[in-house]
Amino acid sequence: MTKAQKALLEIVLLTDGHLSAEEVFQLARRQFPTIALGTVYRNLNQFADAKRIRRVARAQGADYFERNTAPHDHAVCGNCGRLSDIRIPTLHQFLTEQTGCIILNFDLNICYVCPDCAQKEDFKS
Amino acid sequence: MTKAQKALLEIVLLTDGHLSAEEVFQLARRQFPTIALGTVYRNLNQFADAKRIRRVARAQGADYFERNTAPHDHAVCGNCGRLSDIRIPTLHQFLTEQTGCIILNFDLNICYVCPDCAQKEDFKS
DNA sequence: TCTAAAATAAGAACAATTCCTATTACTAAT
DNA sequence: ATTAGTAATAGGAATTGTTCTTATTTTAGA
Repeated sequence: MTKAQKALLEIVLLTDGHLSAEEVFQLARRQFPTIALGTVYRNLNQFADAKRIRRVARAQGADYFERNTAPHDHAVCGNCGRLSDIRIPTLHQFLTEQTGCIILNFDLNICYVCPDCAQKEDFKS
Repeated sequence: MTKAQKALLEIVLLTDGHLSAEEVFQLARRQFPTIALGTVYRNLNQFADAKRIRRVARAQGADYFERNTAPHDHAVCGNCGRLSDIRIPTLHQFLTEQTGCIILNFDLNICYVCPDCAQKEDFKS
């Protein structure tokens, strides 16, 4: 593993959140001013293939990379726009029961009112 | 509404499935050989805004358009690759209960073994 | 039929990502 | 240390899906 690769992996592992390839690229540039965006993609993809990080493809906008490889879903707050991890351990079983099919995997994207915003403002439930 | 617009809307409304903009474009060309892809996008987007059809954004590949505007989710078979609509009416409530949050909307993409494939082949449950 | 407004074709622009290639950096064995 | 072979890289071209721009055409209304 080269120094650049180690740096790229660390950027994701040390970040508590979701980074686009472009964001990783900007951070990596501080240490490696000549690094190319293609290098970022290539290496992040390799780390994702090796399950050391997770790449999340999105319907809108750039994919992001995150250190949390445990199965979980994502929710974006319709009010403040912040993206959070959420975990619904029983969802897989629920889907199996409801569909009566073998669920290989799934991808859920929720748009919700996050707890912070729900507290600050009044929303109809 | 122009003739081209009517034709575009009909292509989606008369199709029982999921069409990419490119597919609509190819079908529309039969009647309107000079129609442009931009025209297809512009009009399909307008129909989607007016809730006459539905546009579904996807993490991978092109978005698709469908006539079914009722809330439902999508499942792609991991075996044969076919895309189907599925409906899980209780899912919204389930997510609300599990998260304790106000769910504005959500988007679920399932990869499963479709009933046809499950019948034909042996899969571990 | 004339005119203003709306829709169009064609292609440029765009964003996100992958691919290509010549160059550079590591890695061992000498 | 030198060198040969392999892996990684920078830089940019290519790709895909989509939107935007603009000059032209179509449509609908007075």
